Amino acid sequence: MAEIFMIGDLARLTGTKIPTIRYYEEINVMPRTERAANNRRIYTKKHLERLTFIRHCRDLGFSLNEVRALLGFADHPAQSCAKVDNIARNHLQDVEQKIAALSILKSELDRMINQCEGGTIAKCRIIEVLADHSLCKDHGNNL
Amino acid sequence: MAEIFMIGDLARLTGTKIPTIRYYEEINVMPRTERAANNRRIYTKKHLERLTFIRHCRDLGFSLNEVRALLGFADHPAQSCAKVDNIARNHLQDVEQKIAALSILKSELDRMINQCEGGTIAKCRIIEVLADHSLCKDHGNNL
DNA sequence: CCTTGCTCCTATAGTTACTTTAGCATGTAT
DNA sequence: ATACATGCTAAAGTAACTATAGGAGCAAGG
Repeated sequence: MAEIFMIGDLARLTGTKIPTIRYYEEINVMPRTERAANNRRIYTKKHLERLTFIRHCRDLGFSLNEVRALLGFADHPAQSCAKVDNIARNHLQDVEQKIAALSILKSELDRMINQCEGGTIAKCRIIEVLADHSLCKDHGNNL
Repeated sequence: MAEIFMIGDLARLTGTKIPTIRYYEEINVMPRTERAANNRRIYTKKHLERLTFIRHCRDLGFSLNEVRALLGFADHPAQSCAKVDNIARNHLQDVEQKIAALSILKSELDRMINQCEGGTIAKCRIIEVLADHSLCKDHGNNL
């Protein structure tokens, strides 16, 4: 087999733009590869898998630094799982907060659209909702 | 009353860094304010509300351009609803998409975390899950 | 044989939404 | 009087790309 891929193949197969792949190489998230006689990058299935991993992490909202950490864990499987778990848990909390806030916003938007029938937006609740800091994290505000 | 705030007060009350507030002024998302004799910015409750609004929008994942649009609603409350109904609907769609994406993300994170039960990374399913491209969007991969 | 078109290359600049740093002025407390 | 906190401006740095400029290699069509 020893299937090989050009950069365009990887781009297509992972839904990544070509300059992004080159960028990942530059910042050492993807390794430097062998080059063909014409100087083009040559990739293997290993590279395809690594890029898939990276993109999946990015889609899930992990930062490239977190991805670097996760890639490091993957390379040293004897380590404790706790760190990986921690990254994931922190991230989950963040996501849950955002879902909760967006759900409230959605119902307000729904209501606003239904209420706004020929009037002015002076009575629209959206501005109020978005300005309502009871939905926000507490910043120690004790006015 | 006529409560006034210095930039540091606004920062504390909204959880925004001071340079960020000045940045918002520079890009005209926050207005230029009056200055005290010593050249310091003077804010009122109006400004506090506007900044709270902006930060809430940002927390919810709206871009600054979208925030500008939403502020447009707030700044012209006498406008006809018909003129902005479309924008509102787009925002709703946007919010619905974000909720959907985040919900998928949440269930994946849940699953990842539940499959990790201490021990070493060798058995940690988080890494496996992240590498599993069957969970990814299809990019037309027909290998 | 030459041109068109596709994919690739490097290098550089632009984007968004901030954050950090440098250097200095002013206001408050001891 | 002297720390120390708070504010000012201007400029550079950060993350994670995205876009643009300019050029090379190679296959197929006229």
